[in-house]
Amino acid sequence: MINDHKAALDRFYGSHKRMPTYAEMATLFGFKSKNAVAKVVDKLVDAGAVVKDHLGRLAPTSLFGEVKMLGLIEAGIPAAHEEETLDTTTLDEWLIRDREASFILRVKGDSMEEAGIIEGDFVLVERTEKAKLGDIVVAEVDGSWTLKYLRQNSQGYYLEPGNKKYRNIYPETDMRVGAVVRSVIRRYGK
Amino acid sequence: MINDHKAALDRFYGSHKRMPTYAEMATLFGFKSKNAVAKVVDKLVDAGAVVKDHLGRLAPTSLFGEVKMLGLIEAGIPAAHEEETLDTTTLDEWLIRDREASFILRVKGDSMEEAGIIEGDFVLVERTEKAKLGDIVVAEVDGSWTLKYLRQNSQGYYLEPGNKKYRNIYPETDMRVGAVVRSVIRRYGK
DNA sequence: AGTATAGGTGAACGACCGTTCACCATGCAA
DNA sequence: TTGCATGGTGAACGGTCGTTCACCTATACT
Repeated sequence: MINDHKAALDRFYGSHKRMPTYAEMATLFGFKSKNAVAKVVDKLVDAGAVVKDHLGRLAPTSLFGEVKMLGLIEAGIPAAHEEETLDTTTLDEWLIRDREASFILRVKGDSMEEAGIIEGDFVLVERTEKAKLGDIVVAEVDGSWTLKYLRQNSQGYYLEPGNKKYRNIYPETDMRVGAVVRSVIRRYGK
Repeated sequence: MINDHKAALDRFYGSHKRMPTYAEMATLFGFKSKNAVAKVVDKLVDAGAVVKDHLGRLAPTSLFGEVKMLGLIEAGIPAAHEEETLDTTTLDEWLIRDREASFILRVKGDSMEEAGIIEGDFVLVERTEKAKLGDIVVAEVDGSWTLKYLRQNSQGYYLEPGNKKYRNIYPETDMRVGAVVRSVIRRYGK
């Protein structure tokens, strides 16, 4: 019942990137009076489905547009009705530290296979100067870009692939670290 | 200059989940008059940084809260000033089909190693009845949950691990597919 | 039957919204 | 030096906001 209303708000927020006004909600819920909306909103606030600003305006709570975080695989999937008390987050907040500096690249080749990064995977990278040793970096060596571990020896920095089939890369002229890999994302299906 | 304003709006939207009012923007930008704000907003609209609703209200454009999608690794990282014409998306929109049915689980063990899913990875799963053969599923077999390929032979469904160290699992009593893996997500660093 | 109660309508309210106007200050170009 | 964009202030405007009031049903409970 009230879940329908919450779902409607969720959909509206998803497509408009803001909460509807009371007048819009009246249309949305099929009411002719804003008062009917106000009563529904009160219930939604009580239920914690939405919150109100310092001045009246609605804002989605953490329940909106978020994904539930569970424990280990072994714990399994909860039944639909026992989904209380789950931690939730948006993927963006969870994965992205510095939005302006972040990019997604698609991985080609098998040179990082043993690190669990395979052809077709996406990597979320962050353009930064502060790559640490051992990080997986997107680097430009002698004119072309690759994805490798950043290592260092007495000669200086070099790149190590995550696949024994390939050799380490010692830069001939110069090497530039463009970005550090923060996450790997693999999509299945379509 | 105007990028500062855009960034301020981005921050506000990120924390409040809505666009600020003109009065709030005046404070935000350090103006004393809403008119100064209106002029800035006009420029932002012209620049495509925000859009206006059917009635005045601001909404973030696709440029807000999104991540740039690039091509293959080999293409490398673009310089900061040549970031035009990139496809962008939010991770949530990109990865999540059915939000209500989606969960994130943490992977334990190495039984899907050859599928590029290693211990500590997260899987974004979707609770569904329509698992297809070959999908990686979260299934309950004889009381405990595992992550495996869904297969079928003349005896019926069974599970196949993505690691030759382990054997196929033929359910003794019953097997229940709880969810299908839609994405794998691996995070580096803290 | 009588009567709370929940859920809806319709109209009115003050407050604040986004917009606009007149005006002022600065800096650059003619 | 004059002229004129540019970028700001402050005040005013109608419109819509969220809220509230009185009132009208149904349904459920004595």
